[in-house]
Amino acid sequence: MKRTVVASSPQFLRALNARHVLEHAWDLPVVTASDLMAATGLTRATVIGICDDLVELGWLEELGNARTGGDYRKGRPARRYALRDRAAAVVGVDAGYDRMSATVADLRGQVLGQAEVRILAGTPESPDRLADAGTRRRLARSVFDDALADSGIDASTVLAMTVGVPSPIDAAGNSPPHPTGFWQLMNPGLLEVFTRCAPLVTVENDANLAAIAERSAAGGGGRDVDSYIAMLVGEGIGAGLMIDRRLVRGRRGGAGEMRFLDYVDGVRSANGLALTARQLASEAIRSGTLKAGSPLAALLPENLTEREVMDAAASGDVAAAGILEELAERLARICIVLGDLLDVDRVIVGGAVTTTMPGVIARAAAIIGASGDPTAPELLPSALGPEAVGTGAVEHALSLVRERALDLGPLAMSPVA
Amino acid sequence: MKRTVVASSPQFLRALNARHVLEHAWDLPVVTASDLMAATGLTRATVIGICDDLVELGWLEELGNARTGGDYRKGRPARRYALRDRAAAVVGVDAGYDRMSATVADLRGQVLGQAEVRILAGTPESPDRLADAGTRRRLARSVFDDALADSGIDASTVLAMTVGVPSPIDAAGNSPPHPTGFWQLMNPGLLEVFTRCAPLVTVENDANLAAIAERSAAGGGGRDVDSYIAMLVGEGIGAGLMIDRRLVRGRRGGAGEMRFLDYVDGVRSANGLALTARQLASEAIRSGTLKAGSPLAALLPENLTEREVMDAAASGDVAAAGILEELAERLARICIVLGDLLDVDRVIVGGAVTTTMPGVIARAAAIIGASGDPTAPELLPSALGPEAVGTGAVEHALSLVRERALDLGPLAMSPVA
DNA sequence: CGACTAGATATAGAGTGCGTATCTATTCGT
DNA sequence: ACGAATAGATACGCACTCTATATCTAGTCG
Repeated sequence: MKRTVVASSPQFLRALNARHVLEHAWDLPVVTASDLMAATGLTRATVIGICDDLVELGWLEELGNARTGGDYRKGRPARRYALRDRAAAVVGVDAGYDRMSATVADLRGQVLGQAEVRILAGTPESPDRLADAGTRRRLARSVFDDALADSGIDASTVLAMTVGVPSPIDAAGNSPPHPTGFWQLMNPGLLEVFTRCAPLVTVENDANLAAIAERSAAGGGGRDVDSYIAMLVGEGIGAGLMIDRRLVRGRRGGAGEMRFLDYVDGVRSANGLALTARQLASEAIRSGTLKAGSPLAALLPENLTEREVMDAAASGDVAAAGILEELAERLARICIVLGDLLDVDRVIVGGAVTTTMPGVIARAAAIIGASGDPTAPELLPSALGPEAVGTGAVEHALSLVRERALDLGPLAMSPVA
Repeated sequence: MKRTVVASSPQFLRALNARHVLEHAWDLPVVTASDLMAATGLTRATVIGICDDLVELGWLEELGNARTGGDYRKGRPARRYALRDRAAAVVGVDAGYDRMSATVADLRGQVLGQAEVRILAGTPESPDRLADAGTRRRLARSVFDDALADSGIDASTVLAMTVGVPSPIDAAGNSPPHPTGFWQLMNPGLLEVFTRCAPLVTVENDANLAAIAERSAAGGGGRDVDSYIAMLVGEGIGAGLMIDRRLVRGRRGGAGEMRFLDYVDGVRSANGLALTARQLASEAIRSGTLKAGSPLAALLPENLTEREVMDAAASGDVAAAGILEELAERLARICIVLGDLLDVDRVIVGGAVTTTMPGVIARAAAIIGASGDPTAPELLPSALGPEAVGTGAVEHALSLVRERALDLGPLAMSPVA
C-alpha cells in the first residue's frame, strides 16, 4: 500500500474520510457499516473500503457476526467493527511537587497500570528542602517505568505521553523564569527526559490537565458546559482556564497563574488555602488570645496541619471556625473575580483541599449563592480526587493520538496478537 | 455548472482547493499561476482550472498580460489574476453610546463610504437621558443607509456586516441582563434591525472589535504578537481579550467585562478614567482645600471636562497632577493584574482617553516599566483613533466573507461591470 | 418453506489531480 | 534579423476516489 499522500490529492480525500470514520469508531464501543454510513454520509462501498484499510493498519478489528443479544434485528447481520483498543497505549504522568504518579491506559482510556511515589522533602515555605532537579528527573522516569512494568505492556507500544507539572509551560515545553527558580525545579527539562519514550511527548501545566479531566465530569453533571475553570488548591493555587471549549494558555503558558491575587481585596495572597490555614492558625496560637481549652490552642504552632485546624472548627472552636470562614471568603472572592472577568459557568476546585478542607469549599459555595449575583459562577468540588491531573494527562495524550492516529500509521501495528 | 456538492466527494476536494487558492489571491494584490502552484502544491493544470472556476464565479478577474514594470522577467508572460475587489462589499457599524458610525469597504478593506452621527444625550451617570432603544435602532439603521449612499454602491452587494456595541454579546447576538438595563439599551436587538441588510450579520462587543483592529497594528509594530488585550477606556472600561490568537468570549460573551475591578486594590471601580477624572476633580474643588489661584479651582465642579483637568495638570496645578498620577496608577494596576492572569505581551489602550488624556497612558506605561517586573505587559496607546471599532467591524465582516466566500457563490455575481 | 428484510458485492461512470510531452510567447545574445 | 533560452500553457494518459445501480447473501418471520 503506497503512502506518499500529497496534500489535496484524491488520496488526501481518502485519508480525510478515514479520519472521519476512525473518529466515529472511537466514540462507540462497536460500529456497523450502516452506522458509519449515516454518520459520514458516505456510501457503503466507500465505508467498507476504508474499514478494510483501517483493519489492515491495525486501528480497527472486525468482530464476528455474533448478533448482540439485546437489540434484536432482522435481515442479514451487520458487519461489525471495533477500535482495537490494545493497538497502542498512552501514559499520563502527574509530576506533582510532593508526589508523582503515572498511569498507563489503552486507546479507550482503560487503565492498564499505575505507579506512585511520594516526595517527602519540605514545603514551598522552605524550598531548599525540596528534591533537586536531578532527583525529580530520576523519580519521574522511574515512576513511568514502574507503571509500564505494572501494566505488562511493551514500552514500544506507547504512542503518546503527557506530563503534568505545577508550573506554566510554553509552546516549547519550557517554563518561564521564576524568581526562586521554583518553576524550573518543577519542570527540570522533563520533555527531554521522555523524548525517547514515545513519538508524542508533551509537558503541560497540571491545572490545565485537571481542566481537561473535568470536562467529561462537568459535561456529565448536567447541561453542556463550554466555559469553566479548574482550580487546584493546596499549598498554592493554580487555575486551568477552559473558555469556549479551549484552554487559554497565553504567551508563556502563564495564563491562570494567580500572582495577581496579591492585589485582590480580601485575598491579598496567591498562597494556597492549606498554607494559609496553617499560617492563620499558628498566628492565632502564638498571639495567646485563644480561650483556654480551645482545641486549637492545644496544637503546636510550628507543626500543625490544616486538617487539625478543620477538626478544631468542627468540634466547635470559635477561632478555628473564624479561620474556616476567612478561607471560605477568600475562595468565594477568587471565584467571583475570575467568574466576572472570564464569564464562566462554574469553577471546579480540586487538589488537596477537597479532602483536607471540604468544609471551606462548601462554605464558599454558600457565600457565592447568598451574594445574589446571578452571573456569579457555580462553585463545585472536584469529584476526581487525587488522580485528576493523572486522568487529565491520560486524556490529553489520548486526544493527541486521536488527532494524529493516521499519521502515525505503522506504529500501531506493533502488538499484533 | 452543477453545485450539489456532497461532503467528502471529489467535488468537495475541488472546493477545498479552490478555497485555498482564493485565500492566497486575497493576500496578494496580484497572483500568477506559478505563485499559486508554489503556495498550494498543486499542478499548473489544476490551478488554472480552479482559477477559471473562480473567474466564472466572479471572485477573480484575469489581468491583461501587461508585465509589471519593476521586476522584469524573461520567458512567456505569466497569466495574472487578482481578487475582484468590487465583487462585493462589507459594512462595519460602530454603535457607540454617544456616537455611531458606519463604514463601507470593498473586499480588500478599501473604504468606499462613511457616515457618522453623534448622540447628544447624557452620560452613564444619568442614563435616563440616554437615547431610548427605538431611537438607537433608528439611528443605527440610518447611519448604515447614509454610509451606503455615500459609497454609491448597490445595497444588494453587501455580503457581510458587523455591528459593534458597548455591551457583551452572546453567541446568539443578544446581551445578558444588566441591573440598569444598560446593555439592552446599547444592543436593542440590532441583529434583527439588520438581518435583511446582508446574508451575514453579526453583532459583536466593541472592545473585541478593537482587539481585531489592533491585530494588524500590533503585528506591524514589531514581532508577531499572539496574545494581547485591547482596552477601550473612556466613560467606562471594556477589554477585548485576544489570547493565543483567539478572542476569549466566555459563556455570555462577558469575558473582558471589568466589574471585578471593584475588588482590585488601588482601583476599586470599573468606571472609566474620564469619568473618574471628573469625579476626583469635582471632589477636590468642592473640598475647598485647593490653593488659591489653582487652575483647577477655577472650574465648575458640576460641568468640567477631563481635558480641562489634564490641562490644569500640564500647567503645573499640583492637585490636578495628583489626579493624573492617581489615574495612571489605576491604569497600571489594571494592566498588571490582567497581564498576570492572562499572560499577555501587551495591553493596547484605545477610546476617548487616548485623545483627552494621553499623559495618563504615558505615565502608566512608565509606572509599569519602573516596576521591574519582567513579565509585566507592555502598555501602548492605540494608534487607530476613534475609528478603531469601525475598522475592527469591517475587518471582522471581511473575515466572515473570506471564510464563507465559496458558500455564498452566486451572490458575488451581482455587479458584473 | 417461501416472503421479507437488511446488508454485502460487483460493475459502470463521473470527477479529480498528477506527470509527461509538446506547444507558445516572450527576452536575450549575436 | 535570427535562433537559443526561458517560462508558461496545453493536451493526453493514468491513477485514484466516490457514487449509483443492480444483483447476491444471510438471516428472521409467518
